[in-house]
Order: sequence, then structure tokens, then C-alpha cells
Amino acid sequence: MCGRYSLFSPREEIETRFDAEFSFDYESRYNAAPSQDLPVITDESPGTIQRMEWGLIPTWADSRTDHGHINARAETLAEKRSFAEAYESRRCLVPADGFYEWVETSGGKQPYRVALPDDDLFAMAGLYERWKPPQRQTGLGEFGASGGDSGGEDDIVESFTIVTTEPNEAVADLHHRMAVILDPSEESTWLRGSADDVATLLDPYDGSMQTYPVSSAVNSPANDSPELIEPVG
DNA sequence: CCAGACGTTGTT
DNA sequence: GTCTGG
DNA sequence: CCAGACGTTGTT
DNA sequence: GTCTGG
Repeated sequence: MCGRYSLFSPREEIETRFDAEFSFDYESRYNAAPSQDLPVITDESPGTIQRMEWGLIPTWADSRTDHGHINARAETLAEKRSFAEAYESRRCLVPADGFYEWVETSGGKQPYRVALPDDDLFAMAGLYERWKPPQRQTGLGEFGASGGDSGGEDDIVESFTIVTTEPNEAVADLHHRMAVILDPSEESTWLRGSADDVATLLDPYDGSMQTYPVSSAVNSPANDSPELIEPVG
């Protein structure tokens, strides 16, 4: 995976599975796309499922539109300037029940859905960041007239990225990268462990998965309905 | 020293 | 072709 | 990830 | 902010 997933399980199932409660009005998503506000769980607030923007904005970014970092390679997390700090102290879980991969064919791109048996919930490994707009240069001095509202709490943007690794056997037929899916027993370590502790968690998912072609309706992020997860062909 | 980049994917 | 928006 | 835009001047 | 390139 990389760029599109689903989270349609009933609210109660998600809350039970992750022992956390939604802090907003949850609605099923069949086509979650980058730049959207999507559910994540952090160690700062492990009992809460909150929303962040998909596409990590580095703290030093000039603009909130610098949010193209939807994925982060597991192999280089600790080295990359955009991710190193978040890898140290801001890891999160990204709840999902499937994701999409596109396979190039003679007739164009065919989307596939990848999921666990029974569409069971899983957590993808994520990193998050808090971005604040750069202070506006007023020229009015340190305590100059208020008029700029830049830098207030309301301007802070929380965003996340999904960690990728090599594909497992099921996904290798479709793509050469996939999201890191954590074993349930690894989830708390991903949130709370030291960077050394979590390095070993970033391997391809070991369990069985189902993959099947779906409608190209999933191509457009504007579509978001149950038929997107139905098998075709 | 300062300036400029800072990511991934896939495709060529 | 390449960037922006979702 | 894919889809869709990709611009300026002047006028409201 | 911090690292890399010149």
C-alpha cells in the first residue's frame, strides 16, 4: 500500500479492538485518501481515537501545503530529517480494515483490495507531527499591535504518515512495497517503546491476507461507498 | 562559511 | 508533463 | 494512491 | 530545526 485504504468497521468494534474511544463523529470510510482527516491513536492520548491529516507536514515546513509525505520508508526512518524526530517520540497507530493497490495491466490500472480474513481490523504503523505556521514578521516589535492571528492554537495542524516496508507473499504479486501492519501484540510497543525496541517491528506482515480486484470506481477519492470493497471480475 | 534541501512511489 | 487537491 | 488542473485581466 | 552540498 501507500495511498488509499478503508476503515468501515462499526464504531463499537473499532473502539473495543483498540481500547479507545472516538473523539469525533466516526463514519465508515471505504476510500480514505491523502490530505483527509483520518483516525489515529497516539501514546499521548491512548484512550482516544483522534483525527489527523494524512500527509506528514514537517515542523519546519513553510506552508501547510507541504504535506506530500504520505509514506515513510521503514528502512530509513531514523536517518531522514523529515521523520527522525517523529520516529523517536511521535509514533501512532492507523486503524484500517483494508487497503488498495493498483496493478498496471494491458487495459489500464486495475485496483485490488488487500485485507485480513473476515476484514478484521489491523493497525498500520504511523508517525505524526504537529506543525505551526511560521511567525509572521510584523515589524511592530515583540508586543506589537495584535492583528496577526498567526501562531495560535487553532493554527496547529496535526498530520501523520504511514510507514512502508517490503511486501509479504500475498502483496508481492501486486506491488513492491506495503504498509507496515503491526501484530496486535506489537501495537503498544510501537507506541511506547524506545526507537531501538521498535526497529524490529517493521517487517512485512506475517499472517494470511486476502486480495481481490475491485471496481475502478475506487480510483476517484470522491467515491466512498460500500460497493468499492466488492469483488469484481 | 552560507544556501538549499528536507519524501515516496513508480517510471525511464 | 507536472503539480495540486482529495 | 488517482483525478484534475494547468491563467490573467478586469469587473462585480 | 538540521543535514548536505558547494
